[in-house]
Amino acid sequence: MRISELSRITGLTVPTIKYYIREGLLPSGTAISATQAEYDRAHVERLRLIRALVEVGRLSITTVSELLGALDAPADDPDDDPDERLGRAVATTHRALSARPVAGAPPPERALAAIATLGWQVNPQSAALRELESALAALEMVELTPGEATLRTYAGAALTVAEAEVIGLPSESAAETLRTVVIGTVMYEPVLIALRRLAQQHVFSSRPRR
Amino acid sequence: MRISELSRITGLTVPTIKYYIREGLLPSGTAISATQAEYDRAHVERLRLIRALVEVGRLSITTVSELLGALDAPADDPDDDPDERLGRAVATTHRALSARPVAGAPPPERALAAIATLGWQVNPQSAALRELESALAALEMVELTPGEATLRTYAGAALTVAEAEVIGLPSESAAETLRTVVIGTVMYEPVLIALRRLAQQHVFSSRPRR
DNA sequence: CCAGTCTGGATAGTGTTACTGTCCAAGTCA
DNA sequence: TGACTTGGACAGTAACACTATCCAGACTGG
Repeated sequence: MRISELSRITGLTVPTIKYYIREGLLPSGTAISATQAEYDRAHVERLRLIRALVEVGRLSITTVSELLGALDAPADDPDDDPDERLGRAVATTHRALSARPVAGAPPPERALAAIATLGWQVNPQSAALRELESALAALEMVELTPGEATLRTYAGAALTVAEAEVIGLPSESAAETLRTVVIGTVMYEPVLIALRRLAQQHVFSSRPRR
Repeated sequence: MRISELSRITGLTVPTIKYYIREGLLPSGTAISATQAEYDRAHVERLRLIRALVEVGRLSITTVSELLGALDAPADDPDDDPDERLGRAVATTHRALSARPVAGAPPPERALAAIATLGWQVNPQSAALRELESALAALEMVELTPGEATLRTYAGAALTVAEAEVIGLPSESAAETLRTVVIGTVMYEPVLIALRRLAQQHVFSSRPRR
């Protein structure tokens, strides 16, 4: 198919598609002449993925580019442990999703303390740890610091969800697993957030009146 | 204190503070002369809150303005049920946090079906419901639709968290409760997200190797 | 065969957001 | 008195995500 049909199918304008190609989010079509290129199903799916990450995952074009880059990177080191590669992909994903670190930021003390209490094993350089730290610091600022019980409840809920995700992982191919982990990490966050908000509504509406 | 000291204490530049005053996020100081105004502790706390909402909650200035407006609104109707007022505040918060609705959006069928399965009571007009719908629609697009079991796990985790939040609510004053609910809704989301990512790391790192 | 449409590639322009900079006359402090 | 600060007004900026325009070279329908 030509670019105009790609545009029609996906609902994106031709200039937008060209823009994504320029930014490296979408591979260019296979050139069949100096001014003609052919696009296929893979392009359609890629564009759907991009829109899902941008609209639902609220990622910037740059972030999407990084993420897709990590997914496209071939398994160039054959004797590289697949589990380790997965771990690295998760770390990259978390880094891409997090605000970029501030230069003179203090060590994530509150977050490390919380994780230590939970007995979790995480990389102390993790971007997620920095995110937790700044969230806890901000809560402290506005005097809404969570108590240990609250933190445990949140952590328990997070762990339940993370375990479910790992159990449901496809295992046919390493590439498929990788895709599911990376895209799943991004796209299930809005689901969790929306469900939390709905649960909040449910709890409030079914709460006994005084 | 004068504006320069407010700037020094909060670490925000004077022009930024002026900008927040212009945008209605921060009340102006009490004028003590034509070119002099006095600021106090309340201004410092308000600025900390604004920065927390912007940096950690990732809210736009407009959204922060809406949220603060909802908090500042006095209890103008005395025979208005406090629980109902709380419910409305939650709805407003969810609306402020969500992407503004698209005009020709389809009804949230998937989301309503999911909520029905769970037996939750939520407002069918809810912004959170629309958010869930678009997240589920996007997951369908990239062929990562959650199974019923997965959805239940996520919903269970969300409910646990929501219940803990309601239990931990302060009850001294209606205004204090309102503040905690609105700010808590916004600021605990990043905590939950960060914990989910850390739990993911923990689960991956402590997973048995094949 | 040829007028009209479409193509890829290049480059410039737009609207929004969140500030940032500059200017001013009126005040304050040393 | 004179350097500095203030509130208020307004213009400018940087980043982002497109959007528009231009071009010469295909391709297509009559």
